[in-house]
Amino acid sequence: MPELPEVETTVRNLARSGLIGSIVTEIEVLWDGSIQGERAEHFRSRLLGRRLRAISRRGKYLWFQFSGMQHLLVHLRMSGSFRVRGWSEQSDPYERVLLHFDKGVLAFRDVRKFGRILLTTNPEEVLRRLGREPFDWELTPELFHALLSKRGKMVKALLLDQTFLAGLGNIYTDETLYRAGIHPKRPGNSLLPEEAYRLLDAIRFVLSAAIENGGTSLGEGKGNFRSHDRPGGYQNYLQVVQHSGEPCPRCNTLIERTTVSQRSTCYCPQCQPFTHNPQH
DNA sequence: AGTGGCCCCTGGCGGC
DNA sequence: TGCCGCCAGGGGCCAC
Repeated sequence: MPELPEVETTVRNLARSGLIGSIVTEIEVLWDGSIQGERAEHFRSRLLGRRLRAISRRGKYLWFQFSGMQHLLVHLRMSGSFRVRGWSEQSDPYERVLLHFDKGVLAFRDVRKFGRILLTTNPEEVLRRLGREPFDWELTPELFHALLSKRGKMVKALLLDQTFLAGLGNIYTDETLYRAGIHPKRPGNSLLPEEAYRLLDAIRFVLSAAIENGGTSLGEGKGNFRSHDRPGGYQNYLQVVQHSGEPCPRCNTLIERTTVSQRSTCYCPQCQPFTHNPQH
């Protein structure tokens, strides 16, 4: 499931694809539902002939900047991915939107059709709703603790809330809370400063490691994450996700599975006690 | 402010 | 072999 590391991996691969600087020569919308806020034909006419200037990321959004003040925001949601291929190369049945460039085709594929593409002249309208980037240098440990201490929500729900912090999804919240030794149901405002500091460290550590490994690709299914057809490698480093019922790598207690915010949640009841955890 | 429910959508999987 | 029903999951929206 694309979270920050998978989106970042996608951006890095796209940046190396050679498309930046070239012009959109044709657009095929194969599934209208992928286009947000306007009809496919209108989308097509606005983007046709534009030059791709830059590709970046904000939270879980991919951000394509085109000439003429056109910005394409793409949210991959559950199963979206990109692939760059030659015009004559085999298409696949899950391609939803195709942007043709002189150098090849940028294909948005999305098995579950949850992904969304928004063309806008004012990307901030969407992006300003997002919380801070986890690697934002202005997000100090002290600030992170202050933000947490204002909220009574369960800490996992906060980490999943994109307006609180941008980029974490179900996999990395669990891995992060495990690394920090914090129970997912602890209210945000119950975390002591040292715990908040530990949590921010864990977020950065886990996300960095995941990015270095090209993200996480679970299973072999058609909807699982691939950037440019390449699976990531971080699934080999998961500590609790996908390991419920197995012994904790640190203390051998069996990993438990519960539900937080309608999300399946894995944690170690020994390493992540519900009470304040000073020893970690 | 917080929680919970529903919806979108499809492949995968367990059960029979 | 094959059909059926259920599940996962990000985020938007709504009710309480």
